[in-house]
Amino acid sequence: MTVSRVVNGSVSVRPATRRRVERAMRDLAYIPNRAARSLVVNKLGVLALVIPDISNPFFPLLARGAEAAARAAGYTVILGNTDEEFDKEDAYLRAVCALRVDGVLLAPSGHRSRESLDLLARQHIPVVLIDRDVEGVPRDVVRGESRRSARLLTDHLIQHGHRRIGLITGPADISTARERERGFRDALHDHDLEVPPGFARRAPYTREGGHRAGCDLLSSPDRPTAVVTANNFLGFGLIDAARELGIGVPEDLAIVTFDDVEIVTDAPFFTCAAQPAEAMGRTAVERLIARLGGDESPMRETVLHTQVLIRRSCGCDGAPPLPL
Amino acid sequence: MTVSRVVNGSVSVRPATRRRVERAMRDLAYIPNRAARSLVVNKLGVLALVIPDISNPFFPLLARGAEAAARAAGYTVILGNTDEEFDKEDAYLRAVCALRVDGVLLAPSGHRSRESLDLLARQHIPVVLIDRDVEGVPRDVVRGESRRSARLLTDHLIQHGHRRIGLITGPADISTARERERGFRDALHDHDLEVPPGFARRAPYTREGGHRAGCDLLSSPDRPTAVVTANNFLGFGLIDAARELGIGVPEDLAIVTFDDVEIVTDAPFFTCAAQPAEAMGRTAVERLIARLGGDESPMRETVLHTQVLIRRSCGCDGAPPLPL
DNA sequence: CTGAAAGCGCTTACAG
DNA sequence: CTGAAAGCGCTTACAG
Repeated sequence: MTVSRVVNGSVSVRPATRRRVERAMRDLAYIPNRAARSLVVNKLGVLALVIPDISNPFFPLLARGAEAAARAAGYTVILGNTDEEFDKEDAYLRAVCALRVDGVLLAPSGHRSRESLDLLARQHIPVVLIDRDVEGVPRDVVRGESRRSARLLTDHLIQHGHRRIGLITGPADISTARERERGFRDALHDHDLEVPPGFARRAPYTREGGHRAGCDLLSSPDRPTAVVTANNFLGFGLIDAARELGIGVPEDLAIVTFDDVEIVTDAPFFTCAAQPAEAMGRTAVERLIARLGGDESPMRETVLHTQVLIRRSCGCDGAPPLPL
Repeated sequence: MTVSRVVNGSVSVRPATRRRVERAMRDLAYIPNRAARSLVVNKLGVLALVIPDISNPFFPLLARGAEAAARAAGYTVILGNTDEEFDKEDAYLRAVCALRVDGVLLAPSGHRSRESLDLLARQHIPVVLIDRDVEGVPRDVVRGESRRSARLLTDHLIQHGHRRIGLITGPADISTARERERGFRDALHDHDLEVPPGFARRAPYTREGGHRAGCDLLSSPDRPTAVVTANNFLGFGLIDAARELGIGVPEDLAIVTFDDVEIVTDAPFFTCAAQPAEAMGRTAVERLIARLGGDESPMRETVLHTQVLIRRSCGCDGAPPLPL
């Protein structure tokens, strides 16, 4: 029909005809079928965003940024939650492949996510990694500054006079967990400090994970006087452990952590590295859309500046000394 | 092709042929195009979930429940965030209509959402309302117990001895805001208490909204000794206001609120009505899927039990008296 | 058991 | 400026 022409505003259509068509469309409440359209133009106008934990406020914030940018460019965002499980990641990715989405933003759940990248590559669907990197092939990735921030946070504890500093980081197959551990070790190394045996621990990025690791870390008589945790849930889990063991924070134990997600708290407590979640989402969408537009420049790693926020969990009180 | 037959497992295919087809599919990493399929079977396998505020942890929790139930039934969930703006709701809904999703779960942004329901009805897309109701036409809706919970929370403050009790609820065109106000008034009425002028206030469901309304409420010399807030952000905003004015919580001001979202806090503080967010998402998806399966029973309102959690913001200390 | 035809709702050249 | 034809990737009867 010539309907298509008026819908897409292409070529010229006689005003009278256009009016007739528009009237009919209105009367029928006609909305063109995008799936059918996609079959011929090979574009759906949909981007998929795959995140590992929707109950971690960091990711919804990221999603909000992504969605705003996508909407501005005329795309709709499909959100998928993997619960840090590769099988769910895989299932979701297969579904969006079947839908022929235009591109995907992926925060990989772990080392098996390399398979996800292969899957997407075989379907020729562009992907940009977000928050977490997958080593191996070069990829477009938009992430926060993990290593440097971890070093700054650890350094801040050292400035406070701490010498026995512990670490709770995430699973080894998640890049942020590795990078944050590196930053931690960088800082100790700068000051010729050692990591006593058992002081660097790994746990799932959950409150329960932080609680378990925290109990292990704190129940030794030679326990650390300060701990760096690699994400917000780990930090809260550590506090839970400290409370159970009657260890006061920050008096008896200083804590610094990652991600500022205390939107729903009466008084934010954590000294932390606040990654710009919304900007990460926005930036990643922009990268993806550039690829969709035919950008063939080399794969690009975009590292967003991460601010260190000094609050109370490190032992600072009110005005920060900010030796950073 | 006979490929379709092996993909869909229909009719019998000679094992040898089946094997050949499967082999070819594997070699080509073939994934059938669902959009094309949907054109003929009139099913996409996608459900849309439209929420008003992704940065409010209540909704991601709800989304997680919805997604789990949808996945179990073989559906993929598309998530859309409206920021409480009808225009974004409308844009998103039009996009999912164009995609021909099978059904939608909608937490309406306000009174204009009636137009959304009309839109969906004209496209013959089943919808179930979630968390918030839209009065007028009967609808499938899955929501929490607002009125009764608000009454219980208010009653609890009265048990504490409070007589001058204020309210900060949400916008009048959101059903939860109205219902919570009703519950609040129910409780006062039960005890022959009055609502002094200016004691019942409305504000957007944001921390800033709670802050503003809180300042208004607390700056009078005759200020309330206790306040009920209708959502978590309002509660935190009120605390912000109290802190600025040097009013101690709960010593000088008791607060009770809605939604238990303090996953990321060192020590949950709010006495609150904890709506079962995940169960709401799950239940709503089940309702929607029943409709998709041809369920033509009368429209149904499902009200999920909401638990009142006694904590510290009301003035209780440790073990709750629980006169509820 | 398996192939050829028709059609789902669109768009893209191609004629008129 | 506008209609008729062909085709996007699938599935559904219909023949063989």
